Amino acid sequence: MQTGSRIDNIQEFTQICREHRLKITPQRIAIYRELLNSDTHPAADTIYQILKKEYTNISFDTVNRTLLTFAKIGIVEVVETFGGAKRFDPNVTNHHHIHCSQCGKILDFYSRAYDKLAVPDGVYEQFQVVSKRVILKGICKDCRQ
Amino acid sequence: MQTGSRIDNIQEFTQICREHRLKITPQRIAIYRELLNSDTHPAADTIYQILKKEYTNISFDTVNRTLLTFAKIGIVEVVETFGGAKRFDPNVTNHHHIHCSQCGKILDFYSRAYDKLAVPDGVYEQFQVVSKRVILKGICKDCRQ
DNA sequence: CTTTTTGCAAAGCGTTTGCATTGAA
DNA sequence: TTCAATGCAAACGCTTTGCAAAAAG
Repeated sequence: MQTGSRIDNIQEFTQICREHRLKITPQRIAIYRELLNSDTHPAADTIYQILKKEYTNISFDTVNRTLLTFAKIGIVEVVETFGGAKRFDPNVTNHHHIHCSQCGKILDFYSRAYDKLAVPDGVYEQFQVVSKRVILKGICKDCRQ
Repeated sequence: MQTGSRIDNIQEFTQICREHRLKITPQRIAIYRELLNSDTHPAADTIYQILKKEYTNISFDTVNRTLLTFAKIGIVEVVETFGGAKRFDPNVTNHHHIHCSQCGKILDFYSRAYDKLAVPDGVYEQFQVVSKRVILKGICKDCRQ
């Protein structure tokens, strides 16, 4: 099942970068900070659009490659989507997702009952299960007006 | 929650096409048949590669557009992925998915316990929930050798 | 016959790669 | 000073669109 805890501050972030021998660049800090500031699991381009206002020189590639690097070292997760661009989540603790089918936003929610679900026997025989998540789909408050 | 039942045969399929005023073409029948034959939730291109051996003239576009049409009328579902091409599922009954992180195969499984899960209160207030599914990730038997 | 569907080609996104330049350590 | 990271450009893969020809009803 999912392990590890959410990194809430930039100090912890730089510490983890050092452990993985990743250089700490202003871009990496800014990208990680934007990820923490958002709660809708942004795509690379969403983060790029925000950051290029502040850092006129930043490139989409850096944002995208950095997010993939973060995923590789386990501080962000690529979340499930139904087509379209990859979406990223800085929350690597045990949690679940709800997708709005209208506006595409993805929100986290928590449920002890969901966390406690056992993996069915038939699955255990076929798969070595690594993670478990409940995905809800629906229409959010904003989209219902 | 999910409703509707799996369409097991081509007769039912043609009936539903008629109800939606979709013309019944050899391509549509072949595409739907291939979807039923597969249990790994193929991408459009996977189905295209299979069908072009049999129907030398079929185009990728037809396969792709047809799958999207099927999704629109509700006889197939676009399933969750973690990047890459859309994957399609002809099983629109209540079920759950397990993904192999190595080979990318997606398999259905069933669990009464999972089906019975209630939507948490906090979510009900924010979302009108339409569907609910448990997503497991792991390594399948084949990939473990 | 009418209208939808098909196949093809081109365009549109999102992602990935190679490479010279820049910057962190 | 060294080596990783960045920015840029080009390539690649998946998806979508417009349109003339073909096929279904």
